Amino acid sequence: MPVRRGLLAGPVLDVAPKLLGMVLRSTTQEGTVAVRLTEVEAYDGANDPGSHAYRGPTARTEVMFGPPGFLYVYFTYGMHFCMNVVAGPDGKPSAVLLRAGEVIEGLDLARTRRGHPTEEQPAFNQTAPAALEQPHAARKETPSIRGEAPDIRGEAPDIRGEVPGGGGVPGVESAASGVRQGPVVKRPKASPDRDLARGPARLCVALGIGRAANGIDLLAKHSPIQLLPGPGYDGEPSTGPRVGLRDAADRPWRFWIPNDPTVSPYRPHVPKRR
DNA sequence: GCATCGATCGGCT
DNA sequence: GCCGATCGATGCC
Repeated sequence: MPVRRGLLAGPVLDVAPKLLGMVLRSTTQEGTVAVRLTEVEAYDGANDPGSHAYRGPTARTEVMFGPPGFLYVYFTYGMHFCMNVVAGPDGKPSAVLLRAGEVIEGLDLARTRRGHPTEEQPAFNQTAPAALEQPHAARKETPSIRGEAPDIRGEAPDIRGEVPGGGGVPGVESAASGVRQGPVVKRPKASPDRDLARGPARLCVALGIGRAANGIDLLAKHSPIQLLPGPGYDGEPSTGPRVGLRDAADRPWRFWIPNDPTVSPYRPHVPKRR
């Protein structure tokens, strides 16, 4: 059973650390992947210059202005998705960015999505990197949050949305088909399982989450993405500044499980150069 | 391990 | 037009 909505309705600085040790489980046509959350950041809406909601609602951020327990997914850097759990009472646009987790279910699928080689599917024989959501996918109007189940519609229940061009990549067999005689066949370096969901965009890839997941209710019984109590975390979380923020960079609103290897490294904001 | 850099495009000023 | 709640590759220590 998903967690109770009331658990997420409090002040975001209280809610964020509570998410540590909880489990996020995502099911698509491809299968199920679940992670135990190890690192999060709090974003306090109108009081927080670092929040996307700071300047008031827009089409992109409207989910955050609704009730807690819904998913806010955004696209950034022209290629990555990140996700937040909406927190606080209805109307207050606070949210918790999910930054990292440990894959505890669906390890093989997570590896495939992240471009890892496996026994059955060597990396050099893969189709497009686990079919990340394509930015060019036809826009769908933002789901109206309350009530209706967002977006997924009659389409394939793949949370990521369509992949234009559809199928495999031509010419992939070349590398694999070669008569391999030499002792060593070079393959892309597989990052360790530790890195599968280490970082907010990697976490989205591992769970197969893209634009179509925006506005999903994580607490609904039949939701394809659910927030579950999991083992929780009893200890005292570590805290520190949030990663990569220009504004409000000093607020120590990042929370993580101490010494957990899946927690992402801290990086300060770096101004673009030209 | 750490620093730097390019990719790539949507959202907002 | 600017720039990001990022990542992976590369080069160096």
